[in-house]
Amino acid sequence: MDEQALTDKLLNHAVGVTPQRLRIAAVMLDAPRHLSADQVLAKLNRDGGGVSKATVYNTLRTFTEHGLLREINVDGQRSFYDSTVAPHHHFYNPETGELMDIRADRIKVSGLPQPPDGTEAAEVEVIIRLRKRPAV
Amino acid sequence: MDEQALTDKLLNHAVGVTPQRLRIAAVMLDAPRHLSADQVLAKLNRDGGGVSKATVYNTLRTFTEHGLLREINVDGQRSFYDSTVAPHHHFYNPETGELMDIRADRIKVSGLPQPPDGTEAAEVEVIIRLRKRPAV
DNA sequence: TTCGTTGCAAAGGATTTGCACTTTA
DNA sequence: TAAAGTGCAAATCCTTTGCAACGAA
Repeated sequence: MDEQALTDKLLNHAVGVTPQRLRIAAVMLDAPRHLSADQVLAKLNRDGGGVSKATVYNTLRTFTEHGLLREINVDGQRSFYDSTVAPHHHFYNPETGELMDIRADRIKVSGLPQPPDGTEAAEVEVIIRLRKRPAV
Repeated sequence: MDEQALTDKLLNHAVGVTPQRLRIAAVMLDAPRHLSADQVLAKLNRDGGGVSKATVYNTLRTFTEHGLLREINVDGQRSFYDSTVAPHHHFYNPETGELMDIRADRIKVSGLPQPPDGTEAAEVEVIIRLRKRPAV
């Protein structure tokens, strides 16, 4: 995705465009990604710095609030940000910390009970925790 | 559950029995509960103190490691501990922070893709996020 | 006495916030 | 130039750890 496309994407989501946001967008929004704030910061620093930690955190939050990213919590330690915002599910490997997408149409969840009074289901999230397969 | 039953439960899980652990067990293990460490601490303090913050955290972790509790992460802020350790799923209300159990046999998840090489599915976790139902 | 537990306070990591400065519109 | 965004450091929140005192076997 070139700079113009990223710029358009930000503008379409009512997010102001700045050089820092474009750099973060280039890391997060040009392909399916699952990164923590720290990983984004590390990647930017590796490629020449220029974005502060606070700005990375604030920008990821801003992107999330505007529907450009999705926040995922799997381990209570840190949040991951997922560039795929359409509904889908995840494999999670606790040993490597890796998250993998599972397309929503692969998995069928049936038998959902009635949500409690006054509420409705907003989102169904399926996380499949992996473990090493024992040698056969 | 009386003190003797709680004592037995701890011993059955190879957890040493102390007055503090019994108090925490009385809060967490006598019925289905979903509480954060902070909520447990608050409840104990309200009922007369006597357990320190570190001990609450350490004890909840110990209980979890010994299979008396299950840790759940829904919001990246804090961990909840669930006294129901058998597999099951959850409704989560982000507005109230409330978690509700859904019995495992109510929900069927089908179409699970093949786990990545060298791994197998250890656990399938379904979280249904709720939102206020708009007035009709 | 010995080992496991406790409690306090300090340390730790992730994230946010205060505030002056800079950039964008 | 007003409004939005940035960066640094300090602050905050949740959780863990170090270590001396304690308690049960």
